[in-house]
Amino acid sequence: MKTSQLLIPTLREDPGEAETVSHRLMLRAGLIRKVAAGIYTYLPLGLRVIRKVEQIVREEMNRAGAQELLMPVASPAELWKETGRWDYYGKELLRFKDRHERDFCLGPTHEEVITDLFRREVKSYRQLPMNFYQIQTKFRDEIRPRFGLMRGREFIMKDAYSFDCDEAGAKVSYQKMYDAYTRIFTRCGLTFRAVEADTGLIGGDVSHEFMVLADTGEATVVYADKGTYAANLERAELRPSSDTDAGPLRPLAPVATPQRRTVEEVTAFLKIAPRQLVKTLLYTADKDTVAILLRGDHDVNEVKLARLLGVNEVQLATPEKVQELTGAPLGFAGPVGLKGRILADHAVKGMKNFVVGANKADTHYVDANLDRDFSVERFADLRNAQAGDPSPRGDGALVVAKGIEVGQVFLLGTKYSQKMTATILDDQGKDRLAIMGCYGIGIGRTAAAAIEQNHDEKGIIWPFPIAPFHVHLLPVSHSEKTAEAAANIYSTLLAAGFETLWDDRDERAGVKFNDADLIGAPFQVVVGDKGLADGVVEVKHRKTGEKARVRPADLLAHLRTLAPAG
RNA sequence: CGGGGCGUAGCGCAGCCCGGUAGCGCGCCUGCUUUGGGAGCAGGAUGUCGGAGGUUCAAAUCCUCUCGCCCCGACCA
Repeated sequence: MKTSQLLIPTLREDPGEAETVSHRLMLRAGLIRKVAAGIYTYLPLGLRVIRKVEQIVREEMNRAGAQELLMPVASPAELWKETGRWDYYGKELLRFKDRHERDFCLGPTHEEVITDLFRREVKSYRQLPMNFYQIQTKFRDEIRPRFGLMRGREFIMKDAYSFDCDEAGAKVSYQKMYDAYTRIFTRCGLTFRAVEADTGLIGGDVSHEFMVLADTGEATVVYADKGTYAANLERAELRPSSDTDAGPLRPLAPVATPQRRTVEEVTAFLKIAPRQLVKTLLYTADKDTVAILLRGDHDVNEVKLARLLGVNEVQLATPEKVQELTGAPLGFAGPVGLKGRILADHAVKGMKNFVVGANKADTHYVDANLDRDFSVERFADLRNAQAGDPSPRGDGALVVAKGIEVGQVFLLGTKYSQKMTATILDDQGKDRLAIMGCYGIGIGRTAAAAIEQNHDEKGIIWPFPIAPFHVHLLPVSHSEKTAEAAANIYSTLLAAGFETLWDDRDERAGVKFNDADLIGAPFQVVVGDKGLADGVVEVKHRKTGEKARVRPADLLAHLRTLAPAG
């Protein structure tokens, strides 16, 4: 392609609206333009990247035995009411009425639509397993869209749905997708990890998220430094520790802590370490309030707490509620003399002579002790993992990292097939609920994640398989000789299968070099009178910055040594 | 939804506090010169100052309402 035939509106300056690297570079390199919050147009260059990612996904899904179809963007409320998600999904589901006043929504995901198709069309276990996928635009009316394609409201997603007649088959289907995802993100040139994950609104039993490791990621993951355990922070399990503080129990004593409310303030004032304090958090779950005890340097994990209590969500009690229950303002709650349920994190169990709030303004207790001064209903895993915590699988210590979630796989079980009565006949001629799995990949997010992981101060450094062009051809002199050489090289590259962007603009060399670095094709081929006088052109490897002078006749061979196979 | 901020030329911004009829850089157009890391000179075009209402002789500037966008939080793939 010639540059003059494509709209590639590169920006010299950073757009004010963009914060993250990928968002900034996608705008500057002319890949996308915003239409409304979280809604973008893919410009020619951006679309080429999207198509590359889609093609890799398509090939690997097909290889894994999935079949492609395409479902509608709009779906009728009836299907969503069958599963109850018309009510549960909340405002993220964009709803509207058609001219007959019938309720519709824009699909944020397609379990309902595919399950409806399946129950109508598939009758026998002999037809299973089946796995349907599509690559389609989704709409989720995000509370806060941000970071360009990273979290849009409208976004392109590959979603797949597997149907099996038994658990064992469903696990095989799940594993196939897990393996396909591993191949996909590897082919895209990404550094990623699959982590155990919570299932959230989609529901189900088992789930893994595929996380591209990047500091700008919105998700926090932990993984074992000497093994394979890896999990989303909200999911990461922690085993009870056998650590026990040494020494005799000292008598409980109140101490004045004027205006010291937070762990930092209290421990600094008493000149102790945060791990010698037990903090008391009051949570409301449905109508009940429970007190949660945690070691001072630990953070509560609300997902674990909600699961333990068997509720959908928990909320920190309001300051008024805290006052009512403890008789003290916020910051002085403690377990001694506190009425109601008291749950504690495992880490509290081995502690001795610790500091707690006294349920009295400006007062704490020192040398509080379990059982002697108060009792705990139950010890459980209630906190977030921290760097250095032992892995629950015993394979070393946990490392904490930031990640971008580019894909997630779920073993759904019968959640949807039950609600929508999607049954098949088994080999006994009996009706059985289909066992389902669902599998998503954010296409645009994957492209954005690739930029987060592959860039420098000059611009994008595309991994070869998803680059919009393989070679950026840059004629830098205005002579006939250079023009002719560039034209020859262009047709040679094309014939050899190198997708080439030919910068035929009447621009100065510096402008072309800078745009080429910004756009980030893996290779730049510079043609100019200077080199041609010596019978050579220059090849610059964008990633390493290495430049080589090669004869035009040797150009293809040279590029082939640098380009990855395939 | 809570907190903070911003809407002025295609992009990045100044002007606003202290009202007097809009400016800078880049980009864009024309010409000449230049031409291997974002050229120089000369000339030129471009604005409902987000929108509506109000105050005033006079509003980008002050007041009210409204819309959009960005950031932090809660929420979520």
